[in-house]
Amino acid sequence: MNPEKPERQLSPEKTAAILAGGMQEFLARGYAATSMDRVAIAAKVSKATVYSHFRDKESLFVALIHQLVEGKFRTIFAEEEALQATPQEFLSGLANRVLDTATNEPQFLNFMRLIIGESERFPQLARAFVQNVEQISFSRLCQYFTHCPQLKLADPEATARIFVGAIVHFLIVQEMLHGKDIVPMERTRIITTLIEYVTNRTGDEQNR
Amino acid sequence: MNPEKPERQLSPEKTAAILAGGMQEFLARGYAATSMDRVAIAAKVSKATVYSHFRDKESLFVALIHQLVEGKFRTIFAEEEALQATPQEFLSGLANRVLDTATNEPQFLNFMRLIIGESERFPQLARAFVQNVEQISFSRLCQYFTHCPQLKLADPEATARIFVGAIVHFLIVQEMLHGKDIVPMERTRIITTLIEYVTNRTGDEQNR
DNA sequence: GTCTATACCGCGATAGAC
DNA sequence: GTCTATCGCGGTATAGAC
Repeated sequence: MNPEKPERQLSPEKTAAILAGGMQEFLARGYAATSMDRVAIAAKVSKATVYSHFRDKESLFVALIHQLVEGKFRTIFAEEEALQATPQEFLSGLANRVLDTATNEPQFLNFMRLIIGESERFPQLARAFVQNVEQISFSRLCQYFTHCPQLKLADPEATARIFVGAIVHFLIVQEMLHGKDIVPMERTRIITTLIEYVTNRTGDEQNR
Repeated sequence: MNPEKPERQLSPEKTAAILAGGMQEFLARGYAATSMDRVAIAAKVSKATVYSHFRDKESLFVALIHQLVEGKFRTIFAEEEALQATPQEFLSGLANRVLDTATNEPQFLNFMRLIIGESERFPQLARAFVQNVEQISFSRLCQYFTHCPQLKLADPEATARIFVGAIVHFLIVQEMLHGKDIVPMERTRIITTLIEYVTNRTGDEQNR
């Protein structure tokens, strides 16, 4: 449970290799089903080397998830957007990019599966995810809602949550839970409907 | 992987006890970390009895999740609502009941953690969840949107998804991922804002 | 049908050579 | 520092008594 580092003076490239091997294995198999033997093989080092760089399996896992949460997947929901665009363009661009990235980055869905699946046994990792992914999405979108002159929202913060929540839940049901064939739905309909509610216009009005 | 039943002629009460013990263990520890020894102890039978009722660990797990998906948690998002109410009352009642049930039923969050966490390794269980929980929520809410005379929604199906998605995502972030203290938010704000978008009114207009 | 006892394997973690 | 070899435990699954 301790994310402290009792190591160093050890070759950093081995550390990186172990983290990379751990990422491959943990994301593919989950925490409990991953063995340190396979991590060592994937990292192309011996098991003893793994244990000289990380105190135990839990410590490696925590270090790895922190690295992913604070680096690789930190801004997946919050890259910079072209601000000189209509709200319709800005919001649909944002939603589409989020859905594309999450779908195309093959490890991202497994990453979310792991965070959610282990959120009871590793609550500190879940909280790190909330801070680095969810909170950043909320606040960036909320900033846009607050400062965009065309929009006068009664509760920009709640609206940002609804927007992100609808997109993320769509991603969870369609892709993560393999619901595409059971409850099919064009992403465009979700996005368009969301934008209509936020801009308080109907699709017809937009086309006039 | 085969959900067929190679058993029966076995005491049904032992089967029920094993399923109950399995539920306790799998929901608390996840699939891989659960041992058949502990399942047997929790069910108060011997390990051999477990294996005479279920072919192997995977088969027990699949049977258990199917039981939960089709029974216990099937209607958590879709109990009957008082139809003789204003849309505001109906929708806020629905959202509050969903959030209350999911929060108070202590096993429900772990159930969702398990479904999502194992959705890559057990895709058929994820699909059963989509069919029995998500789809039912969508279609009930969509029916209401379509038939409620006060509401004229451009896309009731997409609106139902947004409504459910915003509520479920709120539940995931605040409760499942322990985000309550990091990104605090009153549920009322989410619900009120959602209702305003759906009924196309501001909070002020409602109070006039 | 259900039990006790056990086979057999892979796990996390470490000792000791180099 | 990194390796090979190994320990001891706990895992899934089964054989055989009753």
